[in-house]
Amino acid sequence: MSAIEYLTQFLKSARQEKGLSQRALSLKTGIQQTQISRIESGQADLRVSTLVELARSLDLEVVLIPRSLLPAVNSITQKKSSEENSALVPEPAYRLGNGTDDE
Amino acid sequence: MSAIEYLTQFLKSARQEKGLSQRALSLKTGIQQTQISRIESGQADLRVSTLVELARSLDLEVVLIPRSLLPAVNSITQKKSSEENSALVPEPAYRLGNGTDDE
DNA sequence: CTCTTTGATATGGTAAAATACATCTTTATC
DNA sequence: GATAAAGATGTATTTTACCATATCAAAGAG
Repeated sequence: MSAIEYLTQFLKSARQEKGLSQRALSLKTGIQQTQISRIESGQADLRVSTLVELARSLDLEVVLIPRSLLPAVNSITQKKSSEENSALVPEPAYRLGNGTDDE
Repeated sequence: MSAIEYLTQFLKSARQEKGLSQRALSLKTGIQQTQISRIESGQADLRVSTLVELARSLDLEVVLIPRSLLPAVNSITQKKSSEENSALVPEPAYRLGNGTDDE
């Protein structure tokens, strides 16, 4: 799974967990539904401005993290402490590969 | 400061702190130096694949973080005790030269 | 069962922008 | 002044993103 796929699938999951259709997200962001379709299906290498716009409409933020700090960050983001979030996560047993190699 | 500016300035700082020129980073990534120039100067809305490629060559990773967890993540990434983490710090105590600047 | 409607996602064509390639300007050092 | 390194600019190609439309699925009416 490439890094772009990871990001776009993350966005897709976040959208679905919020119960939004592509069209609904399109209305929130101003980004065409057709573009969201292509992005989620891996047919588009979206611009960073598009990534940021989609992320923010889904209450997410794009950040750069030093690789050495990834485990610490993951330990935070994969916690299911928050009620508002855990209620929307259907499969909490997920675990992304933590290897330092790219795939 | 826009989100894209934040990301590109973060990349620029990381590159400079590693002592890499735009050309050197270009060789590592395969991305043209001209493109790196435009990206760092805010003249380009880069693609996500480009962002990921540049980030990885600088030992960084692009991640999506829930907004509610941003403070916790920042408290990790902005620690000063880390050895290799000092991107975007205004004036690091590093000096690549010999330290004598009376010229 | 068939037709229609409605909602969600995918596809084709075009304009705008990122990227690649070549070149230029600037700065420093000799 | 020459040379080299770092960053910026001009043009052609590639690709995103927009717009209109098509496909697909589910549900209801006739």
